[in-house]
Amino acid sequence: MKTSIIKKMREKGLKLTPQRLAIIEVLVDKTHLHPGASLIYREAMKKVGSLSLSTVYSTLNEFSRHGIIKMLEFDKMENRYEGNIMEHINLVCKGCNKIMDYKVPVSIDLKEVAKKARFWVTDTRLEYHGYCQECKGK
Amino acid sequence: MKTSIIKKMREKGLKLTPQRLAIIEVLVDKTHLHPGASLIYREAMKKVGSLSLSTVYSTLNEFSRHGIIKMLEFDKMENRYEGNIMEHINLVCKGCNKIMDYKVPVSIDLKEVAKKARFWVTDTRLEYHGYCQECKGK
DNA sequence: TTAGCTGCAAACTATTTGCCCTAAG
DNA sequence: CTTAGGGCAAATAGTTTGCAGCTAA
Repeated sequence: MKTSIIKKMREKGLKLTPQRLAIIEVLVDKTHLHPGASLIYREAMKKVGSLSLSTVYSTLNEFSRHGIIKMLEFDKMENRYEGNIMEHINLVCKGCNKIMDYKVPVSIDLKEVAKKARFWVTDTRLEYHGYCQECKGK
Repeated sequence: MKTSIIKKMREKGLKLTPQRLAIIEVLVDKTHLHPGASLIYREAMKKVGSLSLSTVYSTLNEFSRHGIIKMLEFDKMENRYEGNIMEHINLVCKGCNKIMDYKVPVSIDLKEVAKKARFWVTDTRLEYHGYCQECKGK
């Protein structure tokens, strides 16, 4: 995943700075956690030494704008990021804020949406909110 | 839609204050716009005279927590609300922030999710982001 | 009567922005 | 050498919260 991200960065003409490489490494290593900016900042800082939170934000923003990574936006909690840009549903636990991937068993034809609703889809946001096994009991 | 909301409020033991009734009326009237708190505040204020923004927020929060209405959460723009709680996809235009409903042609069995992923879904958040017809050209 | 609601103001916090400096290509 | 990117500090803005009255039921 890391190499494919770097390849995309080169393709798009984005600079490969030590800070960016550290951010990507953390995102890839912890992608199962769907880390937020603060976690990425803390972990990447350990690797690179010199890093600011605003750099983390601007980097993740830019990469997400380029479709290299995916930003999961939330209102009540910090945004989360993932390297897996394949279409899937994110299961968001209301109890512990854990996020898990769920492989989509069905898929909607986006051409249908363009035709029926006259709407051109650029990205999808599919989430199920609820409770994971650990939090269900409480 | 308005009467069914009021019915649900009674069922849940929620008080029907003039402020709440005005908020509901606006939400129902403008539900196609998927209004935000500020629009609801402005419009409801015209109806009821005495109203504060924090009342709007607490009311919409509580109703959404009870599953009476649905809150669409965003990071970059204000949250939006809708009275239509049937499962559907919201088409969110990145150009003008317009939100449209799209009837879901397929549906995922939530029991499958519970079994396969051990995750108990309480609510769904299905959005396609992109550009509406007006914004597509720009 | 009283639990729940309203309203004001202050607080919160994740994110963004402006500006100047640094370094990647 | 040129311009994108990094870092700091300050600003932003939607939302929440604490608390002192109200009022719907």
